[in-house]
Amino acid sequence: MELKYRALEGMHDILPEQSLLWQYVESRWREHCRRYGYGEIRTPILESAELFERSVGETSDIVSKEMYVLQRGEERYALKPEGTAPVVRAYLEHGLYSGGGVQKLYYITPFFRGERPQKGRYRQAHQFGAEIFGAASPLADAELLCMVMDFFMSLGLPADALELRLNTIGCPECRPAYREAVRNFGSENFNRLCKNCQARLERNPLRILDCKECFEITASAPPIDPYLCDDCRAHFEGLQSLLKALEVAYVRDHRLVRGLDYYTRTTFEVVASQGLGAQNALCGGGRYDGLVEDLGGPPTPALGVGIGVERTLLVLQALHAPVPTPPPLDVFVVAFGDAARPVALQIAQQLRRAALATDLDLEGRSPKAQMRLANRNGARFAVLLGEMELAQGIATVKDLHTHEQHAVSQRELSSWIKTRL
RNA sequence: GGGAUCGUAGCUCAGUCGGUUAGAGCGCCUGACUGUGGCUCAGGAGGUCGUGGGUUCGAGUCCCAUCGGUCCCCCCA
Repeated sequence: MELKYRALEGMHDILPEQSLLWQYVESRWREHCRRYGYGEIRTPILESAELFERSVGETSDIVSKEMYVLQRGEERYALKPEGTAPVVRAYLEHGLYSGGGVQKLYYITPFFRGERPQKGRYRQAHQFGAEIFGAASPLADAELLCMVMDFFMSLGLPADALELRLNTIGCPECRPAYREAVRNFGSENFNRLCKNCQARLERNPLRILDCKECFEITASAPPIDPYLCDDCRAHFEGLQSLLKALEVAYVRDHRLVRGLDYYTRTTFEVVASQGLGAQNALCGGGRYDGLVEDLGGPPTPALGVGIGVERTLLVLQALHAPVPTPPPLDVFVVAFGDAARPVALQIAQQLRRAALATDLDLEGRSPKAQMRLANRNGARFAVLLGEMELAQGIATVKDLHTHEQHAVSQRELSSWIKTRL
């Protein structure tokens, strides 16, 4: 069969079998966030394109070459390419800062980036996100990292399959000096850098640090530590001692500078050793203390994380983590003869209202075919209705495990079955 | 945006140096007491071999283009 229409490149349908997995990790995420005091936020898929240009950065790859932009009249909209900016926008729009104190928001959202798809990278992907507003203390960073690592653990991912990478990139006060130091380093080694990085040296010199091609050269690049201002140093040291106290394992990664413009101080990633191929970052995030103000709000320290749902699923499968199996049907109602079909539907409705997972044939199939369906769907009981049962107001209930059959009054069907499930 | 690789039934794949009606397994449908499943057996449906050109007496097999999938670079979840 030639397909006239198919899903767009890099976009995928999620079929029932996979949906089960999605629902599982989603419910885990929701429960997890609840335990940590988060409330859910849902923001539109479409936002003003400018929101992302201002926050993620016009020169970032995400905005400059991957964002889906729609033009309608004078307005320019963008399919959200990441989750944080819309949440910050909503935080401001609804004055969530006005209550004072800390706001914790979590979300589950699709996002869109027009990249060439590969393993773990799609044009529509999904993200579990969590953002904390109004907390400047490293306590917040530590709690967020705990929450993330605990989340992966709760999915049955062994600690040795994951690695938390941590860094600080300073703040607008101390980063310029470090930026200059890296730029100088780059200039001294200009001819050895790849073309990409030679260009980066002007706009965003820190990005040469996480270039894979220039990995060997930048190994000797200056670390940020001596350049950190007192506050940034204290923050980072505070975070590290908290992580030690909490027994959260991490590795310091001097190169972790990340590609979104809004980050300050803490940056982190969790990478997986198996299942992901080249795109091995399961999640990424950090602090963005300047973003709320940049978008027109009051100065508000903030931080957050985005977890790739597809990537999480890939790792779960690669590591054979325990996942739910399709729930079996409780009951399949079988009609012998056309006269019994309407009754079969009535009885199915009665059972469904009693919270029993019930199905029946809708095609007018033979009794044998109906029994096959019952079996294939994993039903525990078959409720058989024929002339004899109709005449007596009963049903024959067959236990598909033991093959035993009982005559049960139609009125008492659901309670009879429930006590035997 | 650049590159590699693949594209035969719903799924997983076979198809020999180009040769006649394109196969298997799984799945699906029907039947083997005209009111009863799982196993077994017997039948059956389902493919313009991604698409379009070309070479040839003849193309699923060779060539070109095109469209998709997968993976890699880039970048990131």
